[in-house]
Amino acid sequence: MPEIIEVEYYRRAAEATVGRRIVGVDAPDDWFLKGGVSGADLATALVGGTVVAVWRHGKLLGLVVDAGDGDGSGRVDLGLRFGMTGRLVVDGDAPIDELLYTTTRDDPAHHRFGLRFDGGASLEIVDPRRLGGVELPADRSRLGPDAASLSAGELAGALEGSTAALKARLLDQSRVAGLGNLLCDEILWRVGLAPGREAGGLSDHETAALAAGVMTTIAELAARGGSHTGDLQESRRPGALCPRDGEPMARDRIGGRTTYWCPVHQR
DNA sequence: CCGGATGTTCACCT
DNA sequence: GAGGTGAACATCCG
Repeated sequence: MPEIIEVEYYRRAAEATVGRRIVGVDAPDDWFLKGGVSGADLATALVGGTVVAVWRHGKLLGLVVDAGDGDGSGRVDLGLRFGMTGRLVVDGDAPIDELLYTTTRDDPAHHRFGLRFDGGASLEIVDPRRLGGVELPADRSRLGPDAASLSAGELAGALEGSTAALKARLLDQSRVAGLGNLLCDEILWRVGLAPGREAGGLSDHETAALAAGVMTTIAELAARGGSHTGDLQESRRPGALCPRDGEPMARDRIGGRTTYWCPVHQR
């Protein structure tokens, strides 16, 4: 399910593991391990270590694990990605998602990765489609500025000089980290910008409005309960009318993703 | 049965 | 190099 909002929920849930000592790593699926690490590598690096911090950058969740050798040199960042269908389960509780995936949510075959902690607690990723993954170390090098705290200046830098479609650029995680398909459509609809506009062609005023829209939309939908709680959500289907002005919504393919937008008020 | 889905990466074009 | 497209991953849903 995750876009930036859901991964932030996951980060909060993962906070419960801070201070815990790792006693086991479950990595039943080599496909899920990215960057050439093996399950044995992960066990060597993580078992015996303690989670000392949790962070999120875009859709990437990081666990800082201290090997406990006293000087901090054994500190590593474990990176967790969730793809479209990955869910984080901490101590047997999924913080969200029961509403959308009501079936097979406990299928053991979908268990792709787990950490076991001293005292029986656990953190695991359940991901039916295996679109997520685990990496060590977490690689933030290809991520742009985080969308949840995006400044107008950062956004201007992300869009500058690009002839690509605005939405395609916003979906590019190396330019802005965290926005997914639903959130992008919602933001552009709220701000009144057409998704196919040339990314580098926005005025300063439009860029500032878009940056503000990115942050306020994320904050508002996060408070409501997720990326799927947008005002546009029910109109993301063929034949729907724009909730703002009642005009027919357009459906296009932009940035490789199905895009719903209102040709009347999004210009 | 078919198409599409909150994601990412890669090969292959233009 | 930039940008676009389609495939792949595997499952569920309409």
